[in-house]
Amino acid sequence: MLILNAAVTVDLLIFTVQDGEFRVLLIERALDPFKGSWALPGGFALEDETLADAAERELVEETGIRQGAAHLEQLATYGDPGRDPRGRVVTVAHLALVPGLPTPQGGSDAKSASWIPVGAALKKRLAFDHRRILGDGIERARAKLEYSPLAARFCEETFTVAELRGVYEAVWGHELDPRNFHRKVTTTPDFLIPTGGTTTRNGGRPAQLFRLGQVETLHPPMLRPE
Amino acid sequence: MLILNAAVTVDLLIFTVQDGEFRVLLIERALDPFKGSWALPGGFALEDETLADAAERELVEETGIRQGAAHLEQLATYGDPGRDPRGRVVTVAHLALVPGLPTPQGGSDAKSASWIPVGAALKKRLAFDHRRILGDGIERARAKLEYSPLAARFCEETFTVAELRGVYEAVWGHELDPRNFHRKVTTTPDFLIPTGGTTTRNGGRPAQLFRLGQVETLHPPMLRPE
DNA sequence: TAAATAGTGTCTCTCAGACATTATGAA
DNA sequence: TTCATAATGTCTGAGAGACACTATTTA
Repeated sequence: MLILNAAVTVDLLIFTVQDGEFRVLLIERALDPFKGSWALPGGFALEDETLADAAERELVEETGIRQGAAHLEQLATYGDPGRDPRGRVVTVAHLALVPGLPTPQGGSDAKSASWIPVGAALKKRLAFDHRRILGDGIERARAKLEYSPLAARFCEETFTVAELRGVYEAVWGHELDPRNFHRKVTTTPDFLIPTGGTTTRNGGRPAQLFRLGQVETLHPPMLRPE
Repeated sequence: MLILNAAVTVDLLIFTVQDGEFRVLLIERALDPFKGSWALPGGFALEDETLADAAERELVEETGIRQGAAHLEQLATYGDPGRDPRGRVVTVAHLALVPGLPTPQGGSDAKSASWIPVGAALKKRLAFDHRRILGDGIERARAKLEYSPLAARFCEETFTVAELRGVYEAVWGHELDPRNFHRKVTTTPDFLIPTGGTTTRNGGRPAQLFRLGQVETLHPPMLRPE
């Protein structure tokens, strides 16, 4: 006989880069416990759903983003006995990277949602152990930009080298040399694919537009300054 | 009201390097489901225990290793609805790295345990989704040796450069150039601390003994061949 | 002595950091 | 023309791969 000993939930760290800032989607809780506090969006895993499916469902509910448009991966699982006053709740935290302003936001229920810069989010009083989860997620996201092409998931379908650089600078909180950055990303095989088009949306000389190539891992990695 | 919707367990990937081979501890299941199949050691998380504590408890039960002597970290969580025929079982897999031959093995219960080379383990019919978990754990362990000093956790308290190289070769399944390896590990700051002692336990010229330094991350990382 | 393993040195190539210069659009 | 941004080029130093050589033990 199987004894159900926990409630399993899925929480989401939905990150974006907007106005040059690395931001996370937080909701204001409408219900107890932690009513009125900021928290990560999330919910219970349904009976016939994988953890990844539950995370994807929450992501769509929360952002309205279309299936598969965002990067979604499991981050870690948090299950300390005292983390939820209601009892043993084990939450599987997921990381989502979405392009800037996917849709204004607003969950299906009455709670309000906001894109908060991660530095400010860490200073808020967050519900449950969400501050710890957020800290872990920020570090994971920063690390992933080093060896994966995921920075492009913060951009639109096509983007310029400078826009991609802006993502790295926002997430890492560091200025990068535009010339070295350009050389690095354009010489890494299969990272960026030129579309042939150009844009002047950022002013100045027209910039080439790229789309994300099919690399999985960057060899050698991008290097975080410092 | 809180609805308990799952059984939460902790499974362990206990890795070691023994006789120059990268091995994992598997047990032969004495009970259904999957009676007679090989499986990862694990068990239910107790009511007042963190996930890390549950993993540590299982590790001690399984290997008899003393608290804190091994490296233990969370790997990932597996919760597909059909993964356990008994119902919704969500398992939080953990990775443990222990020195060769920690103690012969033998769990507290009657099931037999063996150190199986990872290649052979992947070819066995494993219970549940343990083959997938094992694959993920092997990749995590291989990746971690690149940027962390964890290879030393497979060695005794003090070890030689050649012994450390043997760990990398076993885990990565690749020969490494002894001279370049020596230069790399001895010039990475705070990686290896000379004890002053030497040993001839591997024959030939006496080799310096080192203990693990206090680095957390290797900059630049060790590079996996290929 | 030879065999075995440990440890040092050298050369080359890749690549990151620093920074100058040229290119191409809009106001 | 001026300004803003994009793109290319050059120099240097750190460090990895390849491989020759020297050192210190046991048999």
